[in-house]
Amino acid sequence: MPRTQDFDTAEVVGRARDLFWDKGFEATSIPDLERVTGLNRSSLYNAFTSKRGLFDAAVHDYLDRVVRPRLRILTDEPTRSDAASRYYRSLADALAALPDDAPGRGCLLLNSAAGFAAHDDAQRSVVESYQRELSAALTHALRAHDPDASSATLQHRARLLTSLSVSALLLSRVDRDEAVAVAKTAVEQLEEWRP
Amino acid sequence: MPRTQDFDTAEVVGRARDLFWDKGFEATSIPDLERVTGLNRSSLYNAFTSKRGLFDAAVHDYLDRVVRPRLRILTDEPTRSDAASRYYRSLADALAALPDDAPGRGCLLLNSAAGFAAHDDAQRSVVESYQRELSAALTHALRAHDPDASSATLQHRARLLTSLSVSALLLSRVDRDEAVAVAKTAVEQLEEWRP
DNA sequence: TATATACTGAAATGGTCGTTTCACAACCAC
DNA sequence: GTGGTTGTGAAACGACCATTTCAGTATATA
Repeated sequence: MPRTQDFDTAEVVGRARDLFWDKGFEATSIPDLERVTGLNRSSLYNAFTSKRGLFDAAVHDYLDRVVRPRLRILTDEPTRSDAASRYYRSLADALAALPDDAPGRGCLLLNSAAGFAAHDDAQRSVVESYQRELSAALTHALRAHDPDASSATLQHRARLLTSLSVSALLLSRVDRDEAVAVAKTAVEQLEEWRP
Repeated sequence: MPRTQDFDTAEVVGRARDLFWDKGFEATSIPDLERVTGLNRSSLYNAFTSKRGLFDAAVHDYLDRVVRPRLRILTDEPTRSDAASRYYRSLADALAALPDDAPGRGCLLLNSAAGFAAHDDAQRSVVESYQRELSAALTHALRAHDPDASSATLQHRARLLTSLSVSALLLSRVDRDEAVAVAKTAVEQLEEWRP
């Protein structure tokens, strides 16, 4: 009976995600979102109920289509002993390849952590669980890297590596070369930890 | 001849700085600034010419009264061999002591890096030079910590420690306990590097 | 005390924000 | 084809934004 929606939801969310990623939640306006999605605001509100609803969809999309595919280098079974190295090499490559003013620099979730997530419980818990997921994946890969390491050692190393990841992503927004160097520092450090 | 200004500029800037620190540049409104400073907008505009002018003054104040005093643990002569450890212990203590919703969590400059600094050359270069200053101070302290380390080793370690600092500050906005743990990870790592 | 100067308060400006409204166009089932 | 339903476009909503204006007030010199 009804008329059918004539846009691809996944593509609309993806374009909105890239804009939020680049500019943050508050600095992204509805006219901006209309422009990048090609949709009128009434369609956006009809599909996502609010700007925040679209942002939440974008965050979900970011986790599914950006974060988790990257983490699979760390978690794919059987886990290679060089999984962590490969992860940081691919991160360094990705950071180096990104043009200076391209969207998709840094991390959508970390950016929100530095911004409104500190005052928004829902977003804060999304960021927390992202942090835990990254940390768990790194711990998993570190265990493959050095099966004899104690769990205290693994936790220590995971915190170090997670921090290098966080720092590289954040720095990539202002100083790409330093961000790449930080990602490579993780690779060097993994060499030192090689059993 | 003229009537004299009847507010303390340093105190006004300090209060504005704490608000920008907590909420970011864009999310802080002029009415907000009027409230925390106790000044009418005409006085603010008269003294700082624009919201951005006040923000720039706040950034300058942040560097002078927050960042550099903290860095003096690392740079004071004669440099103690445990300067870096002391820095991270004091960072961990400061993060642990801060109430959950207090202003002053995280770092004003890193927050801006995750936000508008990526699109604002002036702010970007402020963040870059902050990063360099922190990195240089850490390298200095690391040299005192291990005088025989090569400069490549020092650079590697400085990048690691800088990243732990960046990560701890950013995380402190969403997960204080994990932020404290990250700062303590730096202390542990320095133990491992003890010659 | 007179006066020039600078600070201050209140109100207004023009613009943009997120959201809502409503008429109309498009479609599927019948 | 027709009816009923839903997506879409354009316009309007009130709220808030950063900034400006301007009249009035306080003061330090002369």
